[in-house]
Parts: sequence; structure tokens; C-alpha cells
Amino acid sequence: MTVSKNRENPAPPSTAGAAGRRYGGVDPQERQRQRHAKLIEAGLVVFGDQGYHHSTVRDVCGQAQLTSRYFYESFDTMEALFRAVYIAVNRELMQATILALAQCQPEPEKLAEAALRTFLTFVRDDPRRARVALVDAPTVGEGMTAVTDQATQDFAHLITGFMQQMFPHLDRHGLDHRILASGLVGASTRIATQWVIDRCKTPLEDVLRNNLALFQATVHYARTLPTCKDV
Amino acid sequence: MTVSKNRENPAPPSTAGAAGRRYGGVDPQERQRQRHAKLIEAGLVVFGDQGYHHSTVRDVCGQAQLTSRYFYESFDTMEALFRAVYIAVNRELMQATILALAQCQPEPEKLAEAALRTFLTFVRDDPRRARVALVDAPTVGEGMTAVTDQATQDFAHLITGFMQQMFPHLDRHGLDHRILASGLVGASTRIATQWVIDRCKTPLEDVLRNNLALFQATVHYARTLPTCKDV
DNA sequence: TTGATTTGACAACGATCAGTTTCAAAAATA
DNA sequence: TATTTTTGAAACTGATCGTTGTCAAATCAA
Repeated sequence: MTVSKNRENPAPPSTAGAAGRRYGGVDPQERQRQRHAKLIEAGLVVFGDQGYHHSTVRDVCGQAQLTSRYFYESFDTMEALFRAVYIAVNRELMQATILALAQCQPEPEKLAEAALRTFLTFVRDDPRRARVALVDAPTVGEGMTAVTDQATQDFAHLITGFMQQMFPHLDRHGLDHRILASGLVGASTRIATQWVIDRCKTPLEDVLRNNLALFQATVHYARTLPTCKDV
Repeated sequence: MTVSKNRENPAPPSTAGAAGRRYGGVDPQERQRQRHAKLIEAGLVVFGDQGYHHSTVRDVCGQAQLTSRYFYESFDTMEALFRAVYIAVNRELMQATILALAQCQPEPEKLAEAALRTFLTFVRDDPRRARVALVDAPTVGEGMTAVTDQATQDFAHLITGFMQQMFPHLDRHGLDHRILASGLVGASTRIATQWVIDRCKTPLEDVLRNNLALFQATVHYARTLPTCKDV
């Protein structure tokens, strides 16, 4: 009789009542938390290297140096682990971005540059993140599409906020913040993905400059529209 | 004893020497060609609806109303079928694009608009194409990455050609055609994907206008760089 | 030291699916 | 009509993998 089906939360679990024995000088809850974290870390490595659909539970357990029992202790299915990995990666990026923005001069162009640099550094530091979050995530399954769509929307919304602040009358010219933002997100992810595929051969500053140029171009274009309405 | 392992070519096969019996008034080779085509068509439907990694050989055969024997008559593996489907989709898009460009006034902006409209119409006519070519393809396996990378490069190269013609001195300002083109490809595919996810609710002309705006913005930005070199 | 608990290694079970084979019905030839 | 080819349906085989269970070694409490 299963007492209660295990959670799929990103937050570490907490055993109910009976606190067990200490092992290696650590509580049962702490041990479980470490295993949970170890599995997510292993998931990033395995998914990032082989791709989600070519990864097995055994692969992840081998990488984590844990047996399958501990896999099912923390996750019901492989998809649940992937979701946890995806959320962890996203949270890391989000925190790094917030930190970078906080330390930045509050000018739109500087802020955009800081955010983009954070993103590029993030994927260069571990290209597996790109594979997991940008390539595999949309193909995992029904349960993931909602999460990925939400994340993409979040980033698009961030950009939309920037653009709306910098140029609030876009719709006067038949332009749509959401579509433009969606396009800029696509441009950045594509540039980063291609960069990773090329093993980050191009210097980060070069990639950043060109990526940023697309943002600046869009803003400048919107600004010049009222005066020079060619086409 | 297997005489010779079957081909994975996109081109329909041709049986060696002995011409068999006519059935339903059609040659053996013609029947096989029809089955081959039927499988590719079914592959697009099944892959596009369920995703490649959630599709089985039986699914494809059921959709094609053929038995598995005829699957292996035309393809060695599922991946071979996917490759054939991908190539077919790509060729269709390429031909439609060429046709549209040929019927277009030879002005850069008009040409870009025609190409983009072709692309958007293409995915709206059958959103399964987007799932196969834009989402699933990069996750299928080693054999596919080469093909997808080639296709992406081809489109990026097309754009690079446009840009280089319209503004040949990009690198004077530290800009790189390839990166910008890669970004614009990413923007277009992302916009199209998001559009399809939203069930093409937004009118095509609106999506087109905004997508095109990103292209025009990039070109205008490059043009204004020599005069106003702000950051 | 003794006994209970935690852990790791691995066997075992069941389901799924790729790929092959069998068999009989349908359809063409002679 | 008799024979042969083609086709459709389904059974079969082997491999893989998710998931559970077993058991002994390691570790800790008493």
C-alpha cells in the first residue's frame, strides 16, 4: 500500500513524521534532499549530452551514482525529472539575469546588453542548458509544453515591457509588441544555439554585439517610423 | 538472403531486373512508388500530430493503410522515413519560395516580403510542417543534425546574400552577416511557431508585417550606422 | 557485540515495439 | 479453371526499458 504518491516539486521534500537514523552524520531528510539534487544535476548532464529521448532511467542513475530506487523516491517518471531540470535551469538563468540587471545602470540599452550577456554567458558556461531548455523541451510531451510556453512568454513579456517603455506608440503603425518580442526571443535563442553548435568559436563579445544590434535596430526602426514612412 | 539493403533516397526506387505482374492496371514499380509516397505523406501526418518520438512504425502504417512489410520495403528505419519527410517538406517550401520570388518585382523589400509570405502561408496550410521541420528535426538523432544544419544554413545563406547585396559594408561596424542572418531566421521561425501554437488566430498580414519589420529594421539600422554611430 | 536500518548491486517481471515470418484471401495470368 | 503473384492481417521473436523485488554488505544505535 503506497502511503502517498511522491511529489514532483522542484523544492526538496520533507518526510512526514518518523525521523529515521542519521547516516554519515546527516539527517534522513537532508540525505534525500541531496539525492534529489544529485538526480537533477545528473539529469542536466545526461539530457544535455544525449538528448532527452535517448536517455534512460539507468543512464541518469549511473550518472548520479544512485540506484533506481532513489530515482523513484524523488520522481514518478522521467518526464517529471526533466521538468525539474528545466525549471532549475530556468530559475538559474532568471536569478543571474536579475542580478545582472540590478548591478546595471538603469538605461534601456545597458539593461538589454546586460541581459543578453548574461544569457550568452549562461549557455557558454554549460551548453547542456541550451540543449535542454531550447531544443528538447518542446518535444518532451504534453505536460511540458505548458511550462515551456510559459517560460517563453515570460521572456517575451520582459522584452515587451522594455519596448513598450521605450516606444509606446508601436501599434500606431500596425506593429505588435508581442510579435516583435517573440521574434527577438527567437533571434536570440537561435543565435545562441548556433553559437553552441559551433562550439562557441566566435568570441562572446562579437555574438553579443550582433545580437544586441537586432534589438537596437528594432527600437530605432520603431522610432524612425513616424518621420520616414517609406515602403 | 537479402539481395541488397534498401535505399533511403528521397527519390522513388526502381526495382532491378524482373518486372512483376500488373495490379490494378499499374506496374510494380509504380505501385511501389505510390506506397513510398503514401508513407511519406502518412509520416508527415503522424509526426506532425504526435511528434516523432511518440510515433511508432505501426502508427505510420495505420495512417498509410499499409502493412509493416511495405514500410521496410521503402525504409530501413523510422529515422530514414523522418529524413525523407523532412526533405520533402523542405523541397516543397523551397519550390514555393522560388516560384514566389520569380513572380515578384526584383526589389529587395518586395522579394523579402514574398519569401516571408510564402513561408507563413506554407506553415498555415499545414501546421504539421512546422512541428516536423522546426521542432522535432533537431532532436531526432545524429543522422538528422547534419541535414537540419544544412537546411538552416541554406536559408541563412539566402538572407546573407540579400543583406550583403543591400549593404556590403556591415563588417566595418563589427557586424557579421552570418550572425544577423541566423538571428533573423530564428526570429521568423519563432514567430511562425508561436503563430501556429495560437492556432493562427492572428491574421497572416499582421504577422507578416511585424516579421518583415524586423528585416527592414535590421537593414535600415545597418544603413544608418555610418552616420549615427551611437554605441 | 547484537540487531535494526540504510544502502548498493543486480535479478526479475511485464510492457512495448522493431523487425520477421506465416498464412490465407484476392487478383491477375495462362 | 488452374496456377502464380500480390496483398492484408496477424502471430512470432528478440531486445530494450520501466519498475519492483531480493539479498548481502555497510553503517549506525543500543
